[in-house]
Amino acid sequence: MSWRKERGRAERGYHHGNLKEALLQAALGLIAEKGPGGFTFADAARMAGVSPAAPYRHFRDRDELLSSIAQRGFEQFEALLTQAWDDGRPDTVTAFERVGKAYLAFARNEPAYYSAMFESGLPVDLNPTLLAASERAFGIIRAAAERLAALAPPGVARPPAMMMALHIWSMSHGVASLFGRGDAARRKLPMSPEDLLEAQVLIYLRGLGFPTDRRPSGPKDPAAPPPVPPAGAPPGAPSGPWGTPK
Amino acid sequence: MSWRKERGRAERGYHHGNLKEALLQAALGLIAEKGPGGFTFADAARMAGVSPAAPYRHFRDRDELLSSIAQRGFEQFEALLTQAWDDGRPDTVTAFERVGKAYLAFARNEPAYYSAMFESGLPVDLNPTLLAASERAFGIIRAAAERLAALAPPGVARPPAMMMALHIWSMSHGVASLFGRGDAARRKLPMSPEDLLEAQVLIYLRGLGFPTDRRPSGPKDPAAPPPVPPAGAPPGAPSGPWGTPK
DNA sequence: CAGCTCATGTAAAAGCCTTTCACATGAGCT
DNA sequence: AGCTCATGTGAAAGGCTTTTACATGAGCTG
Repeated sequence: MSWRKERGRAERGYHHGNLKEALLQAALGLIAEKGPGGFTFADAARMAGVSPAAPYRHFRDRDELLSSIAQRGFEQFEALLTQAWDDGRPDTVTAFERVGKAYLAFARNEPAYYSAMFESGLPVDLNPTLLAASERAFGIIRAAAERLAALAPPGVARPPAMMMALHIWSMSHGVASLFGRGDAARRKLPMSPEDLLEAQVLIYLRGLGFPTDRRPSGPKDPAAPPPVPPAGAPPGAPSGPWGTPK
Repeated sequence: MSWRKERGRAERGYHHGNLKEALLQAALGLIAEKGPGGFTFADAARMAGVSPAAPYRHFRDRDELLSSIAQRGFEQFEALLTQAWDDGRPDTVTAFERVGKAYLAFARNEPAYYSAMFESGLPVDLNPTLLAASERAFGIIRAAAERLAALAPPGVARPPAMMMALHIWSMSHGVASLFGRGDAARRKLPMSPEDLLEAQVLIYLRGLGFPTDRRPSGPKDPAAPPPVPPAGAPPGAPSGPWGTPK
């Protein structure tokens, strides 16, 4: 019984009572501090106060535990994005940018989930449940892109909504992966990841013909957005979210 | 000696002759097929035909071998990007897009290097040599962005070159990470990663005021690029690299 | 060419992890 | 009270990592 930690008062008997959940939590903690590769099944068991063989009653193997975590991650991710999108309120562009920020916030606040989802090397495509969860999350981004596309200034060349969604996903994921976490593993940045992503998305949207002068917070998109100013001569001289152009 | 594979003719004696290199190659192969987490020090030794302890004469530990691979990866990456950039010939935008393609090509053709560099969880920031190599590679992108920035239509709000470089890096990395490899671990895409990235970069550049109608391959940027057409009404009606807008 | 020395390998062992299997417990039902 | 099945335990097999003492032989020295 050497593996059994001295547990406070709540002495539990032979049965743990909620081992599966305890293992998930333990794993989450371990992944957060040592990465998806660093976490060990045995460690999680130890942390939950059970023998190294106990986890096998709840997960086929180490990978299945990892998958479960990724699964949960995608679910929470979807919930977060849904909330951020808020069905496009108060206006599509604002909501859209909020989604980008939510993406980064998730990567930063839930590094364990994030790495299980995107950096654990799990074969997402081979796990139907996981794949479905992943696609539901992406679905939010896609829905947002759909709305954005419908709103895009007519007459301007633009990609299908699906492609826009993939673009946004790539940008968010790229920023999050490269600079998004406090890890020592990540690179230093002369600005916040949020600012980096926001500027990027704004430029991208402008490339699609959207007006991107800092909107004065008043709702203004519902029906027809104001005509697009020529890209070469924006109304307010040099300005934008990135300070003065050097 | 059970670990010693039946070696063809070239019977080698007690000393291997080039173990360090052999280990790097072996590891590269293993990483390519099983990911950076799947590779084991012992496997590499076995593959090189030496005892499990032999590698320790050349690498402090497993991580150092991984770092060496990442290091080499960054060097090859830098070389590839340099070549793709070709000092901005024949024109800045064309060369710029070539760099993006080279990024994807590297991720696809050298998945082992790529994952060692970006997905192995190595603390890049804590390894000066590695960090330097990484920054030299990024330096190419930054130099390209620098040139692009100098070329951007004046009068339009635009970010500092450094930020543009980070944007480009993020886009490339995002696309490469999410869709760039044939792995079962990656997602399916309704188009090629190259097309996805190219469209994305073009939209981004248009957002910066660059003309992005498919240039007819003739060099045309050296001094002053043609005036930017209004974003809302491009010269050639709806068109672009992404097919017909639905 | 004998002799030395040091880089490079080997063997063996400790310690940790994963996974399996037979067996123990006890929660819930009859 | 007695059964049964889910949930844990122990023990053991098989790998991997890393360390340590020892073996080899390549290359230099005289």
